[in-house]
Formats: sequence, structure tokens, C-alpha cells
Amino acid sequence: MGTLAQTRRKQPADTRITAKLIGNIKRRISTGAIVPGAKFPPERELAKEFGVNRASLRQALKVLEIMGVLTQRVGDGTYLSASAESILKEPLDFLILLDDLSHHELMETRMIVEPELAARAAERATTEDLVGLRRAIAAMENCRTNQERLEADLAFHQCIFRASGNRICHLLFNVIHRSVLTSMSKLSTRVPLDRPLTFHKRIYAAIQQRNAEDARRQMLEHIADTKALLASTAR
Amino acid sequence: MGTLAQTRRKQPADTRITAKLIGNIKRRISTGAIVPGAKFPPERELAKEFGVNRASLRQALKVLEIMGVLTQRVGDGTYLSASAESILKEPLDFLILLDDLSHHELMETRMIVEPELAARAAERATTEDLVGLRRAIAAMENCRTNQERLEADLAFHQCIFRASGNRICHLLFNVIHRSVLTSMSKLSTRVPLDRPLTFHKRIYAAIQQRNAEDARRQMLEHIADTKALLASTAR
DNA sequence: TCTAAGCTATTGGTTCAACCAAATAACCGA
DNA sequence: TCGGTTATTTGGTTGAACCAATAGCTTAGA
Repeated sequence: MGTLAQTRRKQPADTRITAKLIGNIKRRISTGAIVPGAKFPPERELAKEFGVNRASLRQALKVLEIMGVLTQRVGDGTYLSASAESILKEPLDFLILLDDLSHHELMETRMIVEPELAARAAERATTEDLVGLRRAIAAMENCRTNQERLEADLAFHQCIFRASGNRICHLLFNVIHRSVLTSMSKLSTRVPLDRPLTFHKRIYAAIQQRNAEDARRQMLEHIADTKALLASTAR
Repeated sequence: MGTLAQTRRKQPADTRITAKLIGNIKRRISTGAIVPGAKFPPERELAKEFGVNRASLRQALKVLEIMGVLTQRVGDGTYLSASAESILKEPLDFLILLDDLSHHELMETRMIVEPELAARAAERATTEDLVGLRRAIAAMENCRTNQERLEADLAFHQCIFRASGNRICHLLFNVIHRSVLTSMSKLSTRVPLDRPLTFHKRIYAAIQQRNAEDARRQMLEHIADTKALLASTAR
């Protein structure tokens, strides 16, 4: 009997075929065999190439599609994503559910990281970043619905994430903010406008003046304020 | 026009059955219909319940299994994970690949967050945390292989993550550290021992003395030192 | 010649049915 | 009661068929 040629079938060594396929695709990406934006071979071909059934391949591709690693369109094909903006969304959603992460803990995380991001933004912000911040403040001043107000709030912080120059934090906190936002939008009580707006203006001023230390402090106060407010309305 | 509900792509709602199933399961978890550790109905039943084919259901379950949300065992069944420790691993791996995140950017993120975590650890560390830190330092002093040294290094920082009390950062930086570690273990040059060890001892002293400010500063220096070292050996 | 409508091949989406393999549960004889 | 055997349950995989959306080609018409 063949000692090594048994990778095909019947051997229990062939466990976890989906994980294997994902690992294989990951390797192809890391070696540059598949490049962001590139088109995959058709599923039927790729399955043959991997030596697995199309259904099995689809499981692996589906995992990557939900994660945002790739995109599939009927009649067109499968494409590797150019970036992975949404890649942390689903996982973080489930993380919050399974580990029962509360607003409190999310806000705590914000308090740890965002002041530092604000400080970096003060050091690195471009003129476009500053424009974005001003626009977000204006949007907040002119908002009419609660939803608009929350979106404007999010936009302001996103500008800071971007200006900080750290993509990991940028992506992560986009997701965290969005999660906080959706829970806040479900609160019956109306979220106040003036206090956050005041802080946003102070933070903007600090960033615009390249005052990292002030930006850090104002951001910390801002989030602490919001956190306290959330804790009071939630009860 | 574009209120907000139209952020959906062109994909018709009747397709995307996998995403729908995942959303449904997510809802069941959030409402407590499925509780962490609980057993799912058999795939054949669950598929009937959802009104879809088993193959389609399996795609959804496979996504959640790879994410670490649930566990499947042949002949046994499907169980909802009690926690989601590994949930960020795969996504972050692909994030690093797709967005071409470098050591540099990962270390940058560490510099942003870990000093603050060290400060919190100084405020909150339990006696068990302190024991863990001492043990990690001892392991680093007694390590013989490069791999052992890196593992001991990781263990030290993980203790701090745990002691900080922030689970999100804990999970996130476990993954980031592991990623940095695997790339470092591939470097031909031997990573030095004395400097990191010195910093670890200083950080431990600060935490043990409940000196948050000192812990923050020492950690910042430590990571900056490592980062510089990485940058020099990588060239 | 160019455009628009229609047809066709491609490709992902879904379903169905069968069988394999691992774990468990039930059973039965010593 | 114990220990091993058998049957059942349950996830893992395969193959084929059909649906539906898209892209690309063809063709009729202005």
C-alpha cells in the first residue's frame, strides 16, 4: 500500500477540509499568487484544482466572503478584496455576544485608545483631515433626527481615527463605534447634543493647533462624559 | 433619497441565504434562545426548521465554526462556544495580509495601547497576576532556545493584558503579539535577551508598586526599544 | 455605422440524495 | 456487573442537477 499517497480519501488525516482550504488560500495570498482585486478561477475549476468537491470549496469561500476577504457575484466571479474594511465586524459582533461585552467595556476600550489616537491626530492631521472634522461638527450642529446626530458623532471620531494614521485602530474602532451607536439608537431617551458638541469643538481646536497633549486630555474627558451619560440613561 | 436604510448593495435580499442564517443565529444568541455552551439541534433538523437545505445551513455553520463561535464534532453535535478567545485570529490574519500591515504598523499599535494597559494593570493587578508576571520573567531568564524566549516574552505581556481587565484589548493583542512573534521567529538573527528582560523587570516593579505612571512610561520605552531593534535587524 | 434588443455561455446560489466516519447509545452475553 | 459488539446518531464529503444573475456576443433596426 502507498505510504504517502493517501491524502486523497478514506484517511482520517483528511480532517477539517475547510480549514485546510482556507489555509491554502491564505498562503496563496501571502505569496502573492493571488493579489488583492484579482479574480479567482471559477468555483468548478478551483474545486478540481484543490481536489475537492465544489460544495466543500464553497464552504471555505463562504467563510472568506462573510469575513470580507473576498466578494462573489453571480454570473461574474470571485474577487479578492482590495482592502478588508469590514473584516472585523462580524467577529466583533459575536465577540460582544458570546463574552457578554457591555457598553461599559466598549467605552472603557475607547477611553484607553482614543485619547492617544487624538494625540497622534494632532501631530499628523492633514488639511483634508481638518476639513473633515469641521464638516462633522457642522453636521452635528445641523442635525435634526437622533439618527443624524449619532452619524455625525461617528463621522467626527472616524476622521480622528483616519488622521491618527493607524489603520488597525481605524478599522477596529469603526466597528466598535458602530456597535455602540446601534445600541444607543435603540435607547428611548434622547441623547443630548450640547455637551458632546462642546467637546468636539475643543478637540478640534487642539488638533488644529497641533497640541497633542490637549487633544489627548479633551478626548479622555469627552469619552468619560459620554460613558457616564450612557450609564445614567441605561439604568 | 439616501436616508440610511439604503446602504445595502445591489444584492437582492432573497439571495445571501448564508448571511441571513448567520443573522438569524446571531439573533437567537442575543435573545438567549441559544446560550453559550448549549447544543444545537442536528443539522438535518435545523435545516428543516430554517426551511433551507442542509448544504446551505452548513455554509453558515462553517463560517461560525471557523470564527470560533461554535464547535462541531462528528457523531456528537454542534455546540455554541462558551467564550470567543480565538474569534479575532483568522480575521486579523487576513487583515494583515490584505492591507499589507507591516511589523512597523503592528508595533505602532502596540505603542499606542500597551502603555495604557500597563498603567491599568498597575491599578488593578491581583496577586495571581503578579505571580504570573514573575513566572514569565523567570521563564525568560531560563530560556534556552529562541522560541522559548519569544514565548516567555509573549507570556509576560499577556499577563499584563489580563491584569488590565480589558477583554477586548486582551484578545486583540494576543493575536497581534502572536503575529509579531511568528514573523520574528523567522528572522535569522538572534533576538537579544538582556534589554527586554531589563524592561520587563522595571515594568513589573512599577506594577507591583501600583505606580501606574511609571508602568506606562516603562512599557512605552520597552516597546519603542523593541520596535527600533526590529527595524534595524529587518534591514 | 452605430445602437439597442435579444440570445447564449458563464458563474455563483441552492437543492437533493447518497454515502463515509467518528462518537455515542443500546444491547447482550459471560 | 462488566466488557465488548452492534446499531444509531451526527457531522463530513461527494456528485449531480437546476436556478438566477451577469457578461459578452449576435442581430435587427434606425
